[in-house]
Amino acid sequence: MNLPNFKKYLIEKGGLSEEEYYQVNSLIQTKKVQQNEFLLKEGSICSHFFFVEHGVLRFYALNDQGKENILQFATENWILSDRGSIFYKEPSNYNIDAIEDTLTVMLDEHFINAVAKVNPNFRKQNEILLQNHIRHLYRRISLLLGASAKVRYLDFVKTYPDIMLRVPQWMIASYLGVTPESLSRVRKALTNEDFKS
Amino acid sequence: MNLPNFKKYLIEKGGLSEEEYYQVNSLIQTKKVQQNEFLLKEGSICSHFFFVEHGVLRFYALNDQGKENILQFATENWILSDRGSIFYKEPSNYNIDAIEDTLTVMLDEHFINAVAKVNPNFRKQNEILLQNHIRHLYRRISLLLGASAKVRYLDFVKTYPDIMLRVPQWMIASYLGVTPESLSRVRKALTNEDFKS
DNA sequence: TTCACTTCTTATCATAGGTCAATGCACATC
DNA sequence: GATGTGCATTGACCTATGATAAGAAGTGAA
Repeated sequence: MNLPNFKKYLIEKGGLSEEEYYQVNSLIQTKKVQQNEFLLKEGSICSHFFFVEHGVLRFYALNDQGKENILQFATENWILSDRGSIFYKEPSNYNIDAIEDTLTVMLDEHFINAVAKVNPNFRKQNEILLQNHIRHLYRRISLLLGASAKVRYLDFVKTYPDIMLRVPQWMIASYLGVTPESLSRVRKALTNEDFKS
Repeated sequence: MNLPNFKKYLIEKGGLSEEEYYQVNSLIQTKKVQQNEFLLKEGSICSHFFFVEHGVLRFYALNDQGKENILQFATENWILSDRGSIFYKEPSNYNIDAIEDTLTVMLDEHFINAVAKVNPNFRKQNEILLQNHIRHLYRRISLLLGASAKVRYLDFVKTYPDIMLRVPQWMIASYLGVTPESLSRVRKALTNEDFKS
């Protein structure tokens, strides 16, 4: 299977050489999902990290009233999973499904150990990626604590211009923590501002 | 210096034996801060992780209007830092100061490497802690996206009963993303509910 | 074509939570 | 005892955003 993005990830971010990549190549497991298909459903135990080779995934929770709260989108080169569920073998509270037809690489403890054996630097590189992820989550929390819907939307557009174009607006509203109607209003107000200036 | 909590952390969470602990003991650096003193100021580069031996710290950002958004409290056994600033050597956007007089252990790359050398398991244990931290952040985002001030407050009380008793109410309001006035109202409504039932 | 379905928008009304100002309390300092 | 400072509460008012309902535009299937 041809996985240019995943190969690039292991080589550039994971620090593997081309030869080292081919050493672990045979262990790679992939999974295809079509639009609206699930990779993880609430209540089941999450067994893998999913690396997105191509496509778009979403990671979301359902609150008491059944409303979806989108916690994360994942496009090419992102890794998504319910880490708590993996590490503590607990049923997940989250769902992962596909917004576009998507090809993922399934990573588990076994594969990660195999890669780390081939190149011990891999684990450390991965830790840096984790730290960076935490940093992004803090930034998001900071915006949710203190910024208006308008500011959060502008930040989203600036940070993820690519995602903007690939997911419906009501999902972006969910990611931002507002209703689709409010987001529509925010956008209207912004276009009016643009005309004035 | 007597550091029972840090010792326990390295042995229980880090997987070190007692002897291994004494091997790295001499490398430990500590820092004391009094109430309202800073460990990290916006604009400076964060050089360490801070393990709280005893006391309470807060980690916060200032938004455009100068309002504080508290991202994290840290009591005994927590580790706090601006990970982005450490790893990318960039000036931080965050502040860390002490809510009580606090004794911290300063961890840097050098110390972590030393511990990992003594016990290779340490890095892996730490990664699990990181994954767990990410999980908590997702939970917090989920609440910020979908839950009312009341629900967020009740969740906080349940999750951090100890912190409740040690930090002023206006800081909890900031952590929850509401004004002190609103939190006061939420609390009043809750006591009324209690009387009725 | 027509129908069903989804997404986005618009309008109206309702409300949680923000803003501002005043008060009361606990504590410290003089 | 008098005074000042920080925090929590309360009240009156305001605003951003939610809720509900309806319509417009696009898309795909029958």
